[in-house]
Amino acid sequence: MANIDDVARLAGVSKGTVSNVFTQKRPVRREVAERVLQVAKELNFKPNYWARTLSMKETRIIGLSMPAERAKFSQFHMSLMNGVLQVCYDHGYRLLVNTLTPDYQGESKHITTNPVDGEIFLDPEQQDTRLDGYTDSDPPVVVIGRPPERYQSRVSYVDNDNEAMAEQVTRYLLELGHENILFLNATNERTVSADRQRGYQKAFLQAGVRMRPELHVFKRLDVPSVDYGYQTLKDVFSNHISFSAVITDTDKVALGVYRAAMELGISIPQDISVFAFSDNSVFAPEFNPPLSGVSLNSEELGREAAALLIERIRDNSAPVIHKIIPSHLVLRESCRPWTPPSNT
Amino acid sequence: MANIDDVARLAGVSKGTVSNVFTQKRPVRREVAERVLQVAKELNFKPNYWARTLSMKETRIIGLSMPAERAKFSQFHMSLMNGVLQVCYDHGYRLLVNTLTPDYQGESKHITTNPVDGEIFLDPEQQDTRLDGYTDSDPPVVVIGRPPERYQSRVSYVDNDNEAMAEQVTRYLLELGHENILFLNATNERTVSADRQRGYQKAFLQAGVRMRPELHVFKRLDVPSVDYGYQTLKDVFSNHISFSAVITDTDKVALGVYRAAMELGISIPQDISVFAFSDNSVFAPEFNPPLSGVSLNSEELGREAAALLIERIRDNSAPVIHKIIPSHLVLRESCRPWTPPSNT
DNA sequence: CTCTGATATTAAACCGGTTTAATAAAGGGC
DNA sequence: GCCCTTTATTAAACCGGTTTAATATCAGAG
Repeated sequence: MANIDDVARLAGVSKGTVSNVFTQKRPVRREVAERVLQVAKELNFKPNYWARTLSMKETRIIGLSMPAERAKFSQFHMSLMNGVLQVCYDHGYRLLVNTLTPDYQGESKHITTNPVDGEIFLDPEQQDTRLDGYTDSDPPVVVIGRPPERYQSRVSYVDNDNEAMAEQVTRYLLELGHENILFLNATNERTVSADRQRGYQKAFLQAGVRMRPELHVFKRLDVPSVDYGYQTLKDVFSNHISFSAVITDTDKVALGVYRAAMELGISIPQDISVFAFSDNSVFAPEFNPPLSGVSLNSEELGREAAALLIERIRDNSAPVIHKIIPSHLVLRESCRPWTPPSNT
Repeated sequence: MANIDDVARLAGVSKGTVSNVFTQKRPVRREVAERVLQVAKELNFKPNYWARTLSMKETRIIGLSMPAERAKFSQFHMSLMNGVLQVCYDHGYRLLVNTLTPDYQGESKHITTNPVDGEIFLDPEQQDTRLDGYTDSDPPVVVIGRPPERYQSRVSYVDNDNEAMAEQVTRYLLELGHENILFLNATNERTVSADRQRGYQKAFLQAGVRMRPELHVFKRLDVPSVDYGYQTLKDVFSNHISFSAVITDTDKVALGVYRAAMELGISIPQDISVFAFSDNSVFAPEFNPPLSGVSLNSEELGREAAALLIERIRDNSAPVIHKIIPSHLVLRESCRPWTPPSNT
């Protein structure tokens, strides 16, 4: 493809002028500009993105990164992404999804600077290494979710108040009279799990009800969400651990619970109540019975994160901000007041 | 940040050697390499991505583009993306999601070369302009879905056989005795809509049943999927247009149909049968009644597209390929043989 | 008519790597 | 000990833009 020198030569101007015609950073005589544009069109010339980036030190690209192990985007992620993309679009940024592992990126053959102006981190984990060695001279980062404490003073994040939310949900069930509440939490690694666990415990403490530790379970990374709900319910049941309510991490986990319950002859909500930390408002109402859950405003999370990041890219001295996006309970028909078991 | 010259100077070697230590394209004495690496670590040096890209003419980035108007990713897109990402990951590519409009990218201030090694196009439309002026010297493109005929000789694509699928579904319903089959198709612009419409018509033709044109409807871009199903069903009903089966574009549209039917006192599948072109196998079984649909293998579509593209990036003379990913019907409980209306 | 300031243009430096072609050093065969 | 390879290293050219600093042009003021 033609380069800027070719255009300059044919248009009889210097490359600096050609550059000015395209970047519009300096005035160029109308007739000269038209001649340049004309030649550029004939040669099918476009300024090279990477050459421009190299000299401007700006890529107009925002990164999106997942923790190493996780390969797949969930509905929740997609919702976040839609929010992020909306803001990117408004500000002329592209979005670079990076799922390469630290291992890969650590091989000397592949070590490079990060090709973005800033980055959004998804699903922070307690032992997350992505922020190790992060300094103010690196491209700015915004986390969606709560990063580990050790990074919080240095990095902005956007999150729901998961602890309060879990507390609220648990209290709701406790007030319905449930005392044995099975909590199918997300994976142990994620900070969100710790937050929700804390809220769950807090509600028990405040209600003066004894919390049974065996009723709190973490998801394993290698089992699909639906299976997690299904299998855990069956396991708990066959171990004769009694419970009258279940809180699940996502609606898919709740789905597994529904299916297991159906097979076990347990009916929802007569025998057990089910509640899901799920933002999926499209299908949840179609569950049988309609699933109670929360509204996380995931798209708003994404939008806010992107906005914060772009702000920070513009002005690297912008303050570190921790923004909480409001969430609220959406009660449908999967929870009922506790009643003593009908048969022995 | 330190650059390659700094490292070279402190390590007492030339920049070419430093380059060789990192790229590993030429042998370097072990002790020299170690010294360079040591200095690099002290200075926190990493080769600059853009500079490397500029001189290597390779970005290791794959683009993903949506048609201009559409801003949001659906579940189907996400599934595709997961497939694409999987292959990207295997081959060390990042994925650049580009939702900027041709307008934006056409402003002379923003005109640049495309910063990717190759690109995947989603949701091709009949009047799609993205491929205008595409030549072999541009980064290769693979389309997911069927591009307009005029491009097919030049560009590879991966698709389901939507025409055959639609025909098969329609025939299935015709064989159940349904003759008035409402088809809530996708938007008129998309090529997939045309393909499915053709299959739909073909089935009628072959069965010797008259097709009523008013039973074929296109979605409007500005109405959400659920509303589309809901509102169309209500409209058709209030216009006293009779029908006994509905084929919908997605499961969300089917959801709208379910809700409208419920409100209208029409029961599924007793009064009407419903079938959805939906790949969503997670929630469809939870519909009441469980929704019959198709399996599109969307992740496979994504994987195959990415594989084809990377192949083409490696070898620009690789042939243009049109790959059909198999799909099949998944029958659940939302369709029944036709019975004459119970009441007049 | 000269000077001043604003506007337009350019040559050269720069961004930070990779690659080429030349050269030096090290080893092997005879 | 000499010649021939092979292996390592380097200086310089190159990738394709933007930006700086110097210069040319032109209009208006005095």
